[in-house]
Amino acid sequence: MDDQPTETKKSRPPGTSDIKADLIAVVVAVGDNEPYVLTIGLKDSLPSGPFELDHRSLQSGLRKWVEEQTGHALGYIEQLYTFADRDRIGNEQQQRVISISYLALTRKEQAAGASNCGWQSWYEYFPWEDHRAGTPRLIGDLLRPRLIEWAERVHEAAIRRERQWRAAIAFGFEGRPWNEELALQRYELLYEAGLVEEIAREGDSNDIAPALGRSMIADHRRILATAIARLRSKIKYRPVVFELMPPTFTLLQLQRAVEALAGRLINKPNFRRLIEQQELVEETGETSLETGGRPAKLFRFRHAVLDAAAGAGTRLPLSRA
Amino acid sequence: MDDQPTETKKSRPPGTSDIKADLIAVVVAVGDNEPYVLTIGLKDSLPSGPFELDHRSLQSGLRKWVEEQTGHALGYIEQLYTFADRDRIGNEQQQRVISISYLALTRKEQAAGASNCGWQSWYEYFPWEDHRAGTPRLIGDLLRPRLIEWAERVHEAAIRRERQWRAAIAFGFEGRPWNEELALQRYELLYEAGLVEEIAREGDSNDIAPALGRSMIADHRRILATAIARLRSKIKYRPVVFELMPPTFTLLQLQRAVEALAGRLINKPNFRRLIEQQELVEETGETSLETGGRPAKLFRFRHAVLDAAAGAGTRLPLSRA
DNA sequence: TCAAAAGTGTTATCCTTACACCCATGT
DNA sequence: ACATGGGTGTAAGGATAACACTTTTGA
Repeated sequence: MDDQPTETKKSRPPGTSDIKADLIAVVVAVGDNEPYVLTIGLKDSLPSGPFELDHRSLQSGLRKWVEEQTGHALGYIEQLYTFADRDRIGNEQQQRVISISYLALTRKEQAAGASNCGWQSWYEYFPWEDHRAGTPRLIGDLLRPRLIEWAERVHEAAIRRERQWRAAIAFGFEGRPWNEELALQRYELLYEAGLVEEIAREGDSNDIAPALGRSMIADHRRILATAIARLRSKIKYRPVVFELMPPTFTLLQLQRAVEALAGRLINKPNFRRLIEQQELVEETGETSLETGGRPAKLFRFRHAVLDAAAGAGTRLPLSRA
Repeated sequence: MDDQPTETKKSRPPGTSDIKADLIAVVVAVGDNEPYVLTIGLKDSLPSGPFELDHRSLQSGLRKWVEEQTGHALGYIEQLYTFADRDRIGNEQQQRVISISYLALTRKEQAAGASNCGWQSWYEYFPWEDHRAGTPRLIGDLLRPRLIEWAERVHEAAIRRERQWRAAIAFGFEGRPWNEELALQRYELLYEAGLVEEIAREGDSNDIAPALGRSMIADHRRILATAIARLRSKIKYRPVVFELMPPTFTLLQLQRAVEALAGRLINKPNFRRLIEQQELVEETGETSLETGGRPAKLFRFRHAVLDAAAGAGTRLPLSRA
């Protein structure tokens, strides 16, 4: 941009700008009623790589890294957040790293290339986020007492109440409803309370607190939490689920996909009505004869609505089951 | 696009990472029923500066630059978007610049320090965005015919229809409703149609198409459009307007502020009800005796709701007048 | 007395939610 | 027959939008 609105900057010697930009991808897919994220390496980490001169854009740089590291070609991509860390361990000099994170949606079927990568369920990293079979035991048995203890630990009444308040909002204590979109706040709360520990670099094994979910390298788990929160929020007003579906699918398959992402069950009749009433899908004319029950009509996404959806708020329902 | 696989990167000599990061701020305030943006320099540009080693974080770097260039201390800050340009004019070598843009909300009263900065109304840059006095003439007289012409210019029927479709959605042609949140799409459409021209660097005067709004340097006007769209969307579900209000205010002042941002009028009784019912404000007990009419009760924002609002969707209404 | 702004109340409508129920197929 | 999933209908409740109306001040 015009780099020197003030005159001081001009005097810096060229090439001294010690900044690196890292591109980090949260690649999401759905299969077997589970939401998956693409990881690489033995230690869990997200696909990532530096932004370089010959990348045409941030997005194309990201695509290139992911393709190279995992063999996956990405479709839908959306920027998540950009942040800077003072010094990442492993940098000799104090070099600044800017991390630009992205959410990508894909289908699991795409040929998985490299051997050192694989799909992991979200809920291995965030076991407290899956409420499809009711509130997980973990929350009442472990998180709640530990969070209460964390709140009690402080002496000032105001801060104590503020901690209790935040925990109640985030986890739905004291009769509050569970809100699946608060995934990031929950992770941050647990982090602040010292209940989740991340592996700093390489080396440490992962058995610090296995009940509290698997760790990831550096801040990757936080980025994943950001992605989950964003996606859970987005599926309610933009038809992005279809990026995760095969070309044709039954309405129940679609519903299960949304439920997997949201981590909660939704009401079948209402779901179908809203999908069809918004004309998001059209029948293929064929039926699927899978496991048990009456054959289901197969549907296909109507790509035409994407144009319309760009304007109006096309929404997916999440009414309680 | 095609560059080397993973291992080659390691051999790059240190200090060669030719990347600069720029922080750009869209600082917004409201006064006299007008939404304002803070600009610097003779040519219109947004406050900005490079991210440097001694900045504690991206946000603190941004604060520092804005304070230095304009004398304004920022309160509420929110990240907008990060993007990269191949080569910006003014860079001798092909240096990569990453721009990280932010939206900041403040009160106009804060002492304006530097002399080369000032507040400009949004609508000088986007005259088609202000619908408070009805749909601007500009749209029907100039934009619509030019956009139709732009659509007709192309031969393939499919693309022609797609252009007409996009224009209709964005600007509310063919009986469609006006959607104030589509500010960015509208700007991009006009840009694509060649109806808005930006000043590349310095030098060119601004009278290319004065009816189509003032230009800004580089892509700053696009960033401003992004900020407007984001803010117009956000005021509907988060109580951010209060960041722009003085400590105490009347309900009509509050409504006028929202109207200024949204660029359209809203219904008074409904507005008041929603505000009070959500307990966003409390009476100070005093009244204001300003211009004409019955004295109005003064209110103050209840900061307590910010905690609650972090969870639930506290919303501001935008019902049609 | 009139204009201008502050306020209050009521009603129609739509959307969401919840729930009840029937249909078609394989074992 | 019955389990499993597919599929339809309807009624209650809440939120929104639209509009009508009264009150209080200054000129």
